[in-house]
Amino acid sequence: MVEGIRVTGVVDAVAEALRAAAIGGELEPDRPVTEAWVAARFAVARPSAKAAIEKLVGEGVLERAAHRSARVRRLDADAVRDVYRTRRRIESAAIRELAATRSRPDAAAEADAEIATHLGGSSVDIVDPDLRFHSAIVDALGSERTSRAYRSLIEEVRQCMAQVQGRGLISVDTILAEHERILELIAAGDAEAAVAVLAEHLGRAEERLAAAVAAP
Amino acid sequence: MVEGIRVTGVVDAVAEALRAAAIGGELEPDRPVTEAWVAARFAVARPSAKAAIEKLVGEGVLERAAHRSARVRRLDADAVRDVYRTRRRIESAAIRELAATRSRPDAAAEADAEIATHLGGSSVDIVDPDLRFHSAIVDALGSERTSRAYRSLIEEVRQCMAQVQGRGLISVDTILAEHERILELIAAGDAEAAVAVLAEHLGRAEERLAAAVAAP
DNA sequence: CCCGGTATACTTGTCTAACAATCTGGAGCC
DNA sequence: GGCTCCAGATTGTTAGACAAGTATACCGGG
Repeated sequence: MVEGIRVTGVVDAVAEALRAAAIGGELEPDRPVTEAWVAARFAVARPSAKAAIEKLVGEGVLERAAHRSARVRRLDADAVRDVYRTRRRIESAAIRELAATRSRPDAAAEADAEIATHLGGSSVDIVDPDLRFHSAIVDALGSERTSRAYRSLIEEVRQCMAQVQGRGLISVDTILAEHERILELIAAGDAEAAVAVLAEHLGRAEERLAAAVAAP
Repeated sequence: MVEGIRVTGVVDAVAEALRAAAIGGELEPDRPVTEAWVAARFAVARPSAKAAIEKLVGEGVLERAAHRSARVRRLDADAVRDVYRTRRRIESAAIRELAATRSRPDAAAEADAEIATHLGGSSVDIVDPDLRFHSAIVDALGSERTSRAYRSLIEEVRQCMAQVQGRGLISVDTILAEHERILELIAAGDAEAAVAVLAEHLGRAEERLAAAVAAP
């Protein structure tokens, strides 16, 4: 292999690079990603390329049928809705538990602070801190399995964002205001109100993203 | 390969057989599962055995460090608690949504009917229908991602059951009564009461299993 | 002109063989 | 007794090969 540092192994490195390429939008959803192409692209043997591809298929980043080339999975409107409904389920549960102990997740507040620095800028720049805010709420539970389940959803959202390339985003002001309201309600111990704000927050994002994905 | 029918491919078949062996308790958690052993056991080449092992590592059934043999993952009390807390989060969300539309999941009722046929028998026999009851509630949402997240938890529970070999189970009567109460409350639209029963139901199972896992 | 069947090229699935890298465990030495 | 080092075992990676399956292009018939 010629590029990338070898941290754990060739397969993992290639898988990581491929994932970044898929999420970054460098791999269009419809072009086939053959084992030979991956092997040549990263200068590894075909079995290694195969293993990396299969790892990403297992994670849901790529998809492939038997004897067919892998592709970056294209997310349709139904998939977006499913992702967001599942997000809402997990985040609502997290908010309820956090509100019960009135524990304000610090990492979420920090992500909000970063969003605030982009108040005048483009919505694209806050995709990352926004996802970090939501992840921070879930991670505050300290549950390995809950966090893992949520992380895979976030990865899908990120991939989806790359697919629509910034179309259908919400204004930075609205996002920030709702985030802070959620944190306030958690600190106040008002779980139901916080969940209601979250439902609206995610619901609007869901609608926008679903529409953007459905558009040409 | 010499045994097993070839449905999709050698790797998947081996992975499936290995998973069954792990869940069924035929593979003790501490004995190393080497690639060579798997290859010999199922009469496949070592790369195929390797791929099957890595697939299960990705699913969390096996674990392995770099250059070390894989092992069946041993679940400790903390893992059991994490699994059950995550279960409660997902199931609670499912129950709330089902209660909102007062839709009684038929598949769950069917699983309960099967539990009822074992009223006098051993608690071990109802592990499967019990897990099916809970899965049916989640599956009733019709959400691919929520179901997938929940299924991986159920697999861990199943593996854990094999590990403790029937110790620490709850009486069949209690389980059945609570299941039916949950279904009633869902049908009545009383989400909070249903969630409360579920929390107690899962909480008790969590305590029992955690204790059984911690015991020698 | 369109339709269907065949042939070909491409891709994946699997295996054999080999070597490098790394870890484990014990023998030997201080 | 503790430490070092070596040999065996295991995994990591590669190369090459062949089989099997799929898609596509092509060609003949209707």
